[in-house]
Amino acid sequence: MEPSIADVAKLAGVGKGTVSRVLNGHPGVSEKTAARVRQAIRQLGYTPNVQARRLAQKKSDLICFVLSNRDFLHEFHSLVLKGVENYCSKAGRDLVFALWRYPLDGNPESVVPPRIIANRGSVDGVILAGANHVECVKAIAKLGVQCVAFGNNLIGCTHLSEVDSVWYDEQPGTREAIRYLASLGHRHIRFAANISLPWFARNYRAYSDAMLDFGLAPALVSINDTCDYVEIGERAVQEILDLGEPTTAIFAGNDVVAVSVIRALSRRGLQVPRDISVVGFDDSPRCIESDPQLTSVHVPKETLGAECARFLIEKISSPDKVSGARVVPTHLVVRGSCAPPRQDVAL
Amino acid sequence: MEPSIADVAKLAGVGKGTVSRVLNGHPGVSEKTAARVRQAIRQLGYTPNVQARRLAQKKSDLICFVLSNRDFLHEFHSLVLKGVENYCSKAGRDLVFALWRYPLDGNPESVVPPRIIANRGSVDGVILAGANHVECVKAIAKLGVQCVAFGNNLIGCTHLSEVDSVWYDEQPGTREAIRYLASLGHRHIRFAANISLPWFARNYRAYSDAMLDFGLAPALVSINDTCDYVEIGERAVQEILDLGEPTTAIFAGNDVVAVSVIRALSRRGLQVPRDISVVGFDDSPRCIESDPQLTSVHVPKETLGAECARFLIEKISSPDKVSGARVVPTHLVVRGSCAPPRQDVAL
DNA sequence: CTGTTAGCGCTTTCAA
DNA sequence: TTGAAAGCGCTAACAG
Repeated sequence: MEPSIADVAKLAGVGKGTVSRVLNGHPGVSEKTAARVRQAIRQLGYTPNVQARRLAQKKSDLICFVLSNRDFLHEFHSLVLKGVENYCSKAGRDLVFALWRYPLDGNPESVVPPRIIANRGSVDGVILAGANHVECVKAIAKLGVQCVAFGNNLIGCTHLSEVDSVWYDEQPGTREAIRYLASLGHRHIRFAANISLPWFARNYRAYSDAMLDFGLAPALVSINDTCDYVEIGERAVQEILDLGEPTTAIFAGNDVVAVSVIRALSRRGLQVPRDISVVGFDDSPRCIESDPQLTSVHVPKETLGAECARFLIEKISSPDKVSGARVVPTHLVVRGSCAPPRQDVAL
Repeated sequence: MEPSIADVAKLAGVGKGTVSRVLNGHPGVSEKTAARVRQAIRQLGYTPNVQARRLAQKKSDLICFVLSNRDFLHEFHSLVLKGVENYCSKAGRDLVFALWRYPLDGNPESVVPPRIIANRGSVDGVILAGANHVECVKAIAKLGVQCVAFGNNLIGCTHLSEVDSVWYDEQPGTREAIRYLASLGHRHIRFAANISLPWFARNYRAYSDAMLDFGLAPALVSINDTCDYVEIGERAVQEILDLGEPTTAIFAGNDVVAVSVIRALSRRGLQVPRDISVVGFDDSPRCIESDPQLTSVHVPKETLGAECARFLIEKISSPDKVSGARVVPTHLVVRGSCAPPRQDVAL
């Protein structure tokens, strides 16, 4: 039988309360008794029962990471999760992991939250990652569960602080990318993605703003009828070549699209960066696995996760005190996929 | 204030015990009272308090997925995790996620288990994924925590059932791969990996057995001084070309190595599968992103996860009744990276 | 500074 | 079939 706090108290010749106090580092215990208690704890190999403590304190010290509407944890969210785990474990919280799947276009009213969230007191708070509809986030919050969402993959969100959320800011990195391409001599930089997806739409806006600032004309190719990033890349290349308009650089919506673009180009005999430059977005691990290595806008994924955790823990300890959106910057990582435009080739 | 079971009991005009009985579907409650209780539950919007139940039942219904000694959740383990999550959520268990890092070569005695495991009663059982030393798995088990390990990444394991574990069997898929290459006309198939890593060593053994069965001579190139799969692929190609021995097909230890091999070959002007065939291992998502698409031995990652969860849950409900190793088969998935060997090129 | 005691909300005998 | 009551192991308020 596991020893309980009563056994420790008896052995140390003190009351349960005192044991509890030294266990939790509460003040007001003489060093002498504390030492005696610690000795007893060691002697019995005692470990507190987590469930009992949770019941008494009415809190679980558990944080739930929910991945919504994704088939599995891709690299991006794996790294976000890592950031969350890191922060939580330092903060003495454990992490529960759950998948959630619901129709993103359907009626948010009819969406049922995962059991872990619906169960009262099961977790202290929730981090909503993956793709979520903003109304569903609100629904969770209304359930009385503290919650923070990963902002950039939110659907139907009109402004940053519509729900408590953590975002990456695509602007600085995108701007750097355009500045870099422009400095290389590029004037025909085309954005390729599917801008019906909000995150790509925001990237496009950042791209477009930066282009205008540098006196360049934004140009877009958007493949709107698929969410398969590989396909987006392939078809974008197809369209760009069919277009016949000059394009010396392609700014892809993310790295998967970028890698797919590079492959599609190479299948058509176009070499990156000699014939055309490519920059990606996310700075995922595949950037260094691709050939040439991909220049990409770095998204601080672990930081994003850590910020979600920090924000949530703040909300848990002081609800109503903190709210809104938190934003972390992006920046460009230069590798080998860009070069000055070729003068002799009319693409 | 949240309604408690007492509120429900009072409203329904019954005892707490009765409410508990209907809540848990226990027999021996008349349909009439049960209906009354359910009505009261609905009326109050009552949800049971998980922590209280856990304390009373002395179980947590929580399963912990521990990822050991990995920098983050790569695709492979993401899919294993997905399998675990799926099975657990169907079994009514929640999943806690933890990272664990310890020196794999050091003294297992000095390794401290993650807090979540050390805390008594915090979770009902543990799935140890990632790379673990078999002694550390034993140490966890000795702690009195039910635990199942992912077998293939175990270090220092002398036989399958040394600890309770779930494995994929590299034999059938590997055999299929060799048979397939042989049927294409290949006789010089070389295995490339780092066989100082146990999983690659097992792959090599399966490869070697299959080669012998088909009357072919096993040939190996092993890069033993790095665990960086990309580097292994690159240097393996280098060595193979330096070797000057005939090689018409390369069987890579895993897909990352295979993709790296393909790239290294192409940088040297060798085209896959025209000049040389390549097969990978794992059948990861990148197989269809690579060009050509990679023929690979499929490892059923989600099944692996589900089996771990099933095994663990069995162990939890009947400890000492079940033990040993469980093995799931692999099979070959043919894509575009193999072709008959070129007769005219001496590689 | 420290012991005692009353919960936390649920499950589970034990009688009835 | 059901109610009452005794825990589960811990925290926290209250006396002393």
